[in-house]
Amino acid sequence: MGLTSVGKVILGSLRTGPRSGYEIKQLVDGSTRFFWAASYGQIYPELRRLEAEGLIRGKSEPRGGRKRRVFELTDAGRDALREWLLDPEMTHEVRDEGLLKLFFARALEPDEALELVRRMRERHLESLERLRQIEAQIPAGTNPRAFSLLCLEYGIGVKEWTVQWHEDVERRLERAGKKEATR
Amino acid sequence: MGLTSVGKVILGSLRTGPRSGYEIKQLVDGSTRFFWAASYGQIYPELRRLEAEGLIRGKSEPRGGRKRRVFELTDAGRDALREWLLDPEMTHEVRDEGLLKLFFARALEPDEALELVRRMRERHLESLERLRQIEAQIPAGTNPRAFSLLCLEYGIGVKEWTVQWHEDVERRLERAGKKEATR
DNA sequence: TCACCCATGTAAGGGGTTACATGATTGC
DNA sequence: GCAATCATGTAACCCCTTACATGGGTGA
Repeated sequence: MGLTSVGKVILGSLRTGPRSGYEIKQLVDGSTRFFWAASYGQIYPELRRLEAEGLIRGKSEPRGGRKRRVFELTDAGRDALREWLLDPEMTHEVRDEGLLKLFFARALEPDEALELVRRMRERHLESLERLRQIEAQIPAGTNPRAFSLLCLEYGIGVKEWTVQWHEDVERRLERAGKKEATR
Repeated sequence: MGLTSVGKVILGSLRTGPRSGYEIKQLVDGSTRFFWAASYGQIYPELRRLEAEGLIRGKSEPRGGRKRRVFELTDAGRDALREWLLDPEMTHEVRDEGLLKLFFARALEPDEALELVRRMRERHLESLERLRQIEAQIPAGTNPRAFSLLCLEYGIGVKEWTVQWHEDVERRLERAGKKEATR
């Protein structure tokens, strides 16, 4: 009875209280999205499956006249969440098109390759800034040792390292290009 | 006429000369796999599609009595490769189950969370070691400024940073655990 | 009144892995 | 003779995004 990819983030999101599919989506978009995304097309069908399996329980809870269905963990759901968290298996997949382009960059002119690295750095910088924005919006009084903050700290750290690496590569490529030009 | 995900790595792999599907798979597994994987189930059908589109050309080239079909870039294929490389668009997706578990680690006991971080560090260390092995097997005389080496250097650098970060978190969690115990 | 947000869903289609199937060759 | 490697492919199945569809509520 292994959890699906979305199942994991749904059970985790419900750990701290009942939520609607819409709220789960928002929560994910504001936090785990950088390393674990989820779309409505996954969330709503999965909520039904999880309810059918008895891991969550849904109830109608309209908000201001608006229809709304929230879900909460059952005991079985809490067990399944724990079981997953304790399972030593963990996938780690990356799809980085910038790096793939860099890998084949010999097919480019030196200045085009440099431009590619600049664009890569820009993208990383943008996502670093998004992370810093999230960091800036942490409400005062949040436990500074919270694991969610740890994940954010990690994301910011890797991105900072990455941006610096790209700056370094840019400088190297610029130097190499100048040497070429004055030869 | 956008390239598919596998199409990109196939065209890139054929840039330096004709190769069979089998060889492309091996090449990918020994290099871009860490940020851009490809399976036989993608490669062989895509080779046919790319040939039908006129981007590559296949010819029979048996090796030692063994049937074998190699493919090479056509002029159109070379153009398509360049066009893709110059296109500023680049996807970047990550799926990191370790981080997701860490995000929800409040559902664990402190020692269980620490154990999780240790396992995460181990996984990163393993992949760092695979990268270093690849680095050690670079034939002498390889251009030290090759872009493929740059990608490898990047991978090693990020992984080193990541392993250190995990060690740091382990120390912090250990200290927090001891404080708890002596209270 | 109009735009925006809350809220829930489905369908189509592409992306990707895994397992299976087949068979020849090479080296021990 | 046997295992490993070379070599090519298909089918089933899951994963995931995107676009579409629907409708009510809220605030300017």
